[in-house]
Amino acid sequence: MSHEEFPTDRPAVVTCGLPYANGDLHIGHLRTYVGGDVYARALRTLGQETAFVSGSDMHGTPVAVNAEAAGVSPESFALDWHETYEETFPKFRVDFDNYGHTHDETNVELTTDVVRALAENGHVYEKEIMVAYDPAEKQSLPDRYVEGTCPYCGDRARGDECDEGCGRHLEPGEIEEPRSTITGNPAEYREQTHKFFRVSAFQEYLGAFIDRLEGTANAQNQPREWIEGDLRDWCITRDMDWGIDYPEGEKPRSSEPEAGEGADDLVLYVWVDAPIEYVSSTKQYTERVGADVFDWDEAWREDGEIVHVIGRDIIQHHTVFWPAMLHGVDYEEPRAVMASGFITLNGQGFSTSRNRAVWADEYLDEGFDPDLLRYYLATNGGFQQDVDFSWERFRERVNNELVGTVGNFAYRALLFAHREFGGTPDPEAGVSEEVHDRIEAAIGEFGAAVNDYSVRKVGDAAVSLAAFGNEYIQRHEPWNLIDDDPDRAAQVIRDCVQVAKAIAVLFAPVAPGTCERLWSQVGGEGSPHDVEIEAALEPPTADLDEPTELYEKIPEERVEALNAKLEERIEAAENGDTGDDGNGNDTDAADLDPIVDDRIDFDTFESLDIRVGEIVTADGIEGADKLARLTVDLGVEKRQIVAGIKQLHNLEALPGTRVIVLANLERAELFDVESNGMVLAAGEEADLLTTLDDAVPGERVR
RNA sequence: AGCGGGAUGGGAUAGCCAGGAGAUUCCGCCGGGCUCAUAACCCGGAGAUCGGUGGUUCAAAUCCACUUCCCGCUACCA
Repeated sequence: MSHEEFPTDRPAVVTCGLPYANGDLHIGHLRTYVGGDVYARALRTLGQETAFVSGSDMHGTPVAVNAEAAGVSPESFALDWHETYEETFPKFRVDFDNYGHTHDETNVELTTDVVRALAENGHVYEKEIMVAYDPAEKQSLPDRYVEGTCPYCGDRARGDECDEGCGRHLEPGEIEEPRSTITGNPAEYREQTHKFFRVSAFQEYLGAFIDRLEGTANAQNQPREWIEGDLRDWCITRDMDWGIDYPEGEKPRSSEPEAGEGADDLVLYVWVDAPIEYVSSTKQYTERVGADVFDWDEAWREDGEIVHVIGRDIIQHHTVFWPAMLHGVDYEEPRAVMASGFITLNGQGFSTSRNRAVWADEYLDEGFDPDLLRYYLATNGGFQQDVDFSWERFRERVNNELVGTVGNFAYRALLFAHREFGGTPDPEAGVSEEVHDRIEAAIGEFGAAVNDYSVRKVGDAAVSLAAFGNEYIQRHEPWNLIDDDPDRAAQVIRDCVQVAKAIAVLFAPVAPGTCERLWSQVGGEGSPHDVEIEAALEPPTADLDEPTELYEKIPEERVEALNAKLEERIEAAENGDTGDDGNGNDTDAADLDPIVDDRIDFDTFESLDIRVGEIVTADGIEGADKLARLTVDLGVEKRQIVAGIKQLHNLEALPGTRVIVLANLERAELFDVESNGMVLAAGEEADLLTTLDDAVPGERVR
């Protein structure tokens, strides 16, 4: 940890995790982008030369799959989203110096160069592996697009892990009875040669790197598990069409001769070209403004200060895989990784597919100033903390802190100055020592916040300065002094205008729009983003126009209306999950598995002995997270059945509930508890099946 | 299961890395003041043995050990 404090005389690059070109943005995403934007602006205010870049992540299987479903090419599908993002960010005043995408020429070239260099440096090798393949669709099934049965515990397993059963890591080819999660088709295994990045060789380097890494605690600590444990080499190629080609004259060929349709082309795994977009985007910035303004080559290959702002779900990529890649081609390593927490709604995560979210567009359509949301997202809780979003809290913070503290102070001070003095009284006379010291203290807090990677503290520095301003003006009561002691009144008002000017500078990273207005109200030229932090103490202009109010209060009725909308949505989303009343079917059709093609004959159906049962007792199984032990009355006998519903249902309320039971399922033992049958339930939330009328326990279902 | 993050007055949040007077800020509650300002602002008050237990120390919210409970991650959801 021997990094020099910001500002340094090196070029800094602040990046934001690439949004995946596959869906709308919601305020959870925005938290990361606003955080990055605030941080980049704050660095600049400190005088740090900074480039703020990002781009859209265009590749990967989900894009390819969804594009096909939409009947368009992956490129135009992804480009559509890319354009949406490109338009959306500026609406929130998230102003990237460059916003590219991973499929543009710069990135394709640079990625090719980097991978080639990695290979030349001996960090890449070939290996034959088994990959799942869907013969009906003539499509490879990488990663999570295959599911089947775990060979160890017999439970359902997805991708390379038995995620529901024993949790064991599975090598490619190990999953039994593989099926495509896209089509449900049975899959088969084929042998293929793939490229691997020798991450394991970087273990020692990464161990030292993680000790140097700054940023949020989660980003510094979580990767230790991987780095200090067994580092697996990464398979960096995928057998599909959409992506950046693996850069070699002779590409590894699929061993399947009749694969056809170009399926033998290997492309790079998205996580290879995605982070390289950070570099490419910086390069495009340099190409646009010239290396004398910002030199991408110096920043990335000599002595840049690289700060990655990401969601905490991609910490591994940015602290293990990516630094290893950079080191493998002699690029600069990241100085810091800031990993944001997630935002929840009523305590539950956002779910894009279920429309359980507050969308970016939706917020704008409500007519709110983006600065309000920026302030909320930047200062509500620590950056790495998960926070719950509520309109009520939004209103509270806006009304009390933005309107009451910041806006009110600026308005009352400037209005008074304008009315009584036509602006700043005798600006060159200077501010009082107390105010000078207080502003310096705020500047100090601001700098400390940046070095602490805390966007919340950046915002707090300005807001607490405004609180001081309110207290100061109140303490000196210039409205009483104005007649008796006009000189004293002038001093107080001069002080207050100075504080307002300092707020315009210090608060600009968080609230860029309103601070531009405040800046011009105190007579500033241009924008507060173009000045450095010292401007906070430079005397304001003498002549000031009548100020306008910076923020508007949000009335309570507004919150009620917003909540009503949100509640409605959440309710619909939850009903979509549990189907309690059978009409809340809001689940996105694209989310559902298609009907399995394989038909069974009637005899096969007849062999299932499905019965009506009634739950007699329900208890959680000690030591198991999800399992509950049920006693179910099947009329002819009572059965003990284990079901994975512990967290999803209130067990105490279950006795008396009628359920549908598959009675002739083979016995199984889960957590040392015998399960004799299976209680049927629908969906991820285990919505229990029951009967509409009063069928008697023991009756057969047919 | 392993790992990461968290638990602080009624609610929400800071402080913890660099231990130190009866713990921050916002909301809510009680009382007072002021009126330049957006029914705002200012002052004062009640209210927390900082999840629990044990340890280190002259001193622990802070460091250590154990423990309980939340949230999340475990390689394509920010």
